[in-house]
Amino acid sequence: MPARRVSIGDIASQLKLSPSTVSRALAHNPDVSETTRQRVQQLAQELGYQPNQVAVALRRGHSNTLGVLVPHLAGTFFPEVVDGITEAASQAGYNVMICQSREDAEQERKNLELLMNAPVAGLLVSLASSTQNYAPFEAVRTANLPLVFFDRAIEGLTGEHISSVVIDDYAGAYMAVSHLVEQGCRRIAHLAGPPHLAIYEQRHRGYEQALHDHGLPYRPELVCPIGQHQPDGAAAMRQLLQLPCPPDAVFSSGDSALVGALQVLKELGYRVPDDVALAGFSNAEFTALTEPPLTTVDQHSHQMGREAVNQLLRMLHTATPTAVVLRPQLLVRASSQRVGQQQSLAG
Amino acid sequence: MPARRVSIGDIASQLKLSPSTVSRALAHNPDVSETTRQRVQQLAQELGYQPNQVAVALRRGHSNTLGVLVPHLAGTFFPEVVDGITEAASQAGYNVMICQSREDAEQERKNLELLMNAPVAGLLVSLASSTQNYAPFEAVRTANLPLVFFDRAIEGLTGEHISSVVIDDYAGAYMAVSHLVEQGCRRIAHLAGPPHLAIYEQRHRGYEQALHDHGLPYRPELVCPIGQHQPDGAAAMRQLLQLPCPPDAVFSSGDSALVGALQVLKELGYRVPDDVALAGFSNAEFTALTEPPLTTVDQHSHQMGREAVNQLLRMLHTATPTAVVLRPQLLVRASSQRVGQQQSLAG
DNA sequence: TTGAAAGCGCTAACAC
DNA sequence: GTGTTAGCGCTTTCAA
Repeated sequence: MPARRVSIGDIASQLKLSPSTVSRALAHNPDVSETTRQRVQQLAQELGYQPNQVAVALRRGHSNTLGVLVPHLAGTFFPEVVDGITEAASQAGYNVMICQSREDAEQERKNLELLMNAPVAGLLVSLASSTQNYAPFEAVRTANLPLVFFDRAIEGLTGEHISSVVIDDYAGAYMAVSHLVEQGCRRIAHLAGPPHLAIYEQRHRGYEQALHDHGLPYRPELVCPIGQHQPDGAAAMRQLLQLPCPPDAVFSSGDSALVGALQVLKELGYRVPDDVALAGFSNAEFTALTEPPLTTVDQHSHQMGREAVNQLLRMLHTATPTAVVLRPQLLVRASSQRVGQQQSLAG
Repeated sequence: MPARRVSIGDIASQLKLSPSTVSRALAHNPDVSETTRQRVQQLAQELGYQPNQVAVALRRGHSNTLGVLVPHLAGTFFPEVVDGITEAASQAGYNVMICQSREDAEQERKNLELLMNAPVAGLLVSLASSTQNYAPFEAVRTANLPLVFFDRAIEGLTGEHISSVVIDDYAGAYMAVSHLVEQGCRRIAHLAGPPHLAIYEQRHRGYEQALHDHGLPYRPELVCPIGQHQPDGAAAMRQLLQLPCPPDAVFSSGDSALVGALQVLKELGYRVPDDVALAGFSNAEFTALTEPPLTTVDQHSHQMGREAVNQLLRMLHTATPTAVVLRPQLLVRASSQRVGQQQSLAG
């Protein structure tokens, strides 16, 4: 007994009206008489009528669903962005459909196809780290489906319906490294990320430029291109400490790797920040909870999600695309503060 | 020039076939001749035909989308469950639509309505903490829409199409508290959660029973019903320490609150675990990174998500509903280990 | 083996 | 102010 849903037709026949009139009445169309409108609304209420959104979407040719494609939902960054996205979307009357590419280009392609056929009113995408072929995104572009990249964007790809929201990774890195220099650090190592992702390249550039602007040499042996997980950072730290001239600070392009480095330092009896000062990137939740708490660059992840939705909505209302760059914020905590008193644990 | 999508009708007219034949050919219907099938498939490929899923859903009366409703996506637990859900769902050919209730019953009701009209093939829901009125879920039940509760379920609500996947919160709490007793703790406080959520009530019961089974008295002054955030835990800890007879251990129903407690203890110069031993619940990412690392109960969140999808798929294939209870796992770390050597930082 | 026709539920043009 | 008709894209009888 599968409790059939009540449709416009049901209301129409019960009221001896045509479906169109019922539809109009429910849509508050001024053509319909006040009395009919009331009768319809009343019965609809009683029967618990709910419009079939699939039929509406088919009719209209588009839905009120936004498609979101993220590399993963581990860690804190993407969940926070997604949180911002769903918040802003539902405030604007949209719902959200989420897919994960699992950092896999092929999975990303499939999901893209899936979302385009869902169909969605627009797409919010952050690239998988393995994506090298941008053809699937060309397809989105030629379909004129509004697309907003967030955090990880395709640099070259522009179009009438393509926006992006990123943070200024270069500036974030520059701020962090400059801060380390100001704390008296002179041999600053860098735990870099996969260089084909623009965000990591930018962070590396910011690191390089900050060194240069403060008159410090760029030493290739202090730059470790590694994965972004805790063990990667730990392994890199061990190697760095075996250099003839080990670093007196580490700037990591991610927080997880930095925690790995911190653990190695403590294990081996180094003092943080006095022997080695540390700064990371992302403001992961745990950075405020380590001992010492970690200096890091906050990416305004929640706001990034909200902003991405705003961009999408603007494009849906025919405004031109824009490239939004959010300014990151350096959170100075004890892991990099060599002078003055230690801060409290709270970040 | 909005690059129109190619439809079955387009292929049909180009091939001078009827839409029905094309449809059959694409569906690998054996009735259609091999040659026509090939011609159709070929052209479909060339034109980049993609079925309009909205039309398919309208026709079929259901979609291949699963609706997910979570209280929030902050912290690590729900993102991990959602990760498991999307993984299992996409393996089974389903996509996933996610809504957040923001712990608000009214928002939850709206989202439920939204998802039911999306429409979805089934629902995966974890209750908002403020939900007292279960009427919206009755509606889901009478609509015979398959529903799986995960983590936070409605105890009384059963039906032909309602399953649940929870962990044994009682057992988890029991294990944690028993462990604290074995470490020599005798005055074990409990940071409890909102009691109208079954999970917190169960954890409280496990705490109580473990005390009882080890011959320890239940002292109401040691039980603090609090919010689940860091400051809540900190405030509660301060109060507990002002008791004439302060606790020698704390079992918290959540990890965030426990971190708050830890910070207060360290600030005031108490040694953990020697003065006060600590154990929490959830295995949040940061519990392995605090100093000392926190003993906690792992909830198998990723697996819970996968299992919830399995339950849903089983119900879609007409199997009867089941109530799955996952067994949690106690992760003993330094915050509760009083004898023997300290464990390493890695959790 | 293929085609014609109907209909999923809704809405918009066009009558009356 | 209301009804009739048509069609969004697809699948599935039923008929040929």
